Amino acid sequence: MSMYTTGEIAKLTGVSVRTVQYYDSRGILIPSELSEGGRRLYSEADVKRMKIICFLRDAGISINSIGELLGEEKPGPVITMILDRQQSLLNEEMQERKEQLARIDAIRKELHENIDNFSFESIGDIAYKMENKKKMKKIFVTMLCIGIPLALYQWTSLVIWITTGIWWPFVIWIPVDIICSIHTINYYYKNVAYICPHCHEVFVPSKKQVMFAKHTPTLRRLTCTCCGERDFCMEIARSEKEDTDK
Amino acid sequence: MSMYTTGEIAKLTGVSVRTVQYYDSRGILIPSELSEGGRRLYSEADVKRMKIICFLRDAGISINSIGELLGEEKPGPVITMILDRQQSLLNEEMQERKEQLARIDAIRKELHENIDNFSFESIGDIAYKMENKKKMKKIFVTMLCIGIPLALYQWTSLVIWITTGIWWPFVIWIPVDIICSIHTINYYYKNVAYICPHCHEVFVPSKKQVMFAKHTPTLRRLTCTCCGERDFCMEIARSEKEDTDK
DNA sequence: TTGCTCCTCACGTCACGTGAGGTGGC
DNA sequence: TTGCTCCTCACGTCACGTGAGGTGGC
Repeated sequence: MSMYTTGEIAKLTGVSVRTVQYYDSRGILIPSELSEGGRRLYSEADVKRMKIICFLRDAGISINSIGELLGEEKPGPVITMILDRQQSLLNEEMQERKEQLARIDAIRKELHENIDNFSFESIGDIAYKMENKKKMKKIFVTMLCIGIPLALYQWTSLVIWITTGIWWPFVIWIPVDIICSIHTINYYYKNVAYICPHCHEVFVPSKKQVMFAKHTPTLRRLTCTCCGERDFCMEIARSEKEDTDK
Repeated sequence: MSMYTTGEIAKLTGVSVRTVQYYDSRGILIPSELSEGGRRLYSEADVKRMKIICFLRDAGISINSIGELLGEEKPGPVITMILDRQQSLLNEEMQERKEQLARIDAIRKELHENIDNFSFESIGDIAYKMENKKKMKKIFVTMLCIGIPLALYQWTSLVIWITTGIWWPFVIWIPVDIICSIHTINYYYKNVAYICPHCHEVFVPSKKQVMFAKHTPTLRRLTCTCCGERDFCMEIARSEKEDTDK
């Protein structure tokens, strides 16, 4: 029966000699024989086992898990659990890399836009903007989740009124709708603040001003409570700091 | 001037106290003051610096690189290099996770198909099949890279002949085409082997048999050189072992 | 005085890589 | 005898986490 040395099994399975020794020390691939001089000798079955180990390792499964797996005589349930865990781990890691790439793109964009006077503070600004974008997205998603069902009900009941003459679903909805709208506007107002382009301070204007000011999706024409200037101010998510400032 | 303790700057930037201490020991965020009792005291500027460090860290950039970056007075060229490196690293890691997920799916599929008698050997088989699939893909890609230009030239010259009457581009191409085809067939023959469904041995049939046998994209009707049975055999990529067996 | 926070070692993580210094086997 | 392979320590990697044992500051 032909036996393989450490170097031979390493070459056969595409790993380093050190890796073979390490798997012995970790107890997941113990050589089936030792020579008189104390050298590891691996059988054909050991080579197969090694290939299985390498495949699992190349799926990102840890040596500990591989050890558990190879220890079972009925691998079914354990392997299912390990695969589930590994899959969700890998998906999380993919998501993480995606976000990291987004950050890198953001820095690169900033670097490209003002190539001459790029400084570390710019990175701080990027971090702030990205964080803010995330929070604003959350606020808008919350508002849409409330607003869309409301609007749907309103239109449906209106269509029912027009087509069938049944008027009461629309009419009894009116006060409910008004109350919900007021709450939504309040929610929105309580979660935003503005940056004055003149004094760079973050401020919270009065609710009346916010509601009736001229605006674009991200800018609103307001009077700064800090310097008194009136201009288009960038809308940002309100942090705890501005809340307590009030 | 208000100063922050270790715990305060940690809370402000969402990291652990230990991390703040570690960044001091690594020299990327040294507190601007120390109290008489030896406690770290951080300024407002330190907080900003910490936020920048956290942003870069969350882009997956190493502490060493961040240190290099913050040490430069003109960050432009260094940051470009680091971002490039980090981006390609992240892309590689994404690719790696994708392949790992493919391996997990392959095991799961096998597990699902024969849920009762799943064993570790099955994993070895999967590894073998996946490796084989990769190699076969490579062989087919190589063949297409040669075949498509050849076919394109042939058709173009034929169309030229028919439409303009210029016959020589087509005719002088014939011997070249024949030589290339023979080489392609030889390449294909030299890179495949077959598994007999009866004795499970890998064998290399004669070239004549391969060329004229009935076949599907992955199966070919051949006589096993080992047990003599004639049946549809699975086509696989030939390894060095079968080469030397010859 | 009592909690709470902070301090500095120092070990552990994970899967090996990389020497050092010594030996087996052709 | 000479290369080559293999052996066992033992340290290093990376960004911290987790105690242990002691102290500052309200």
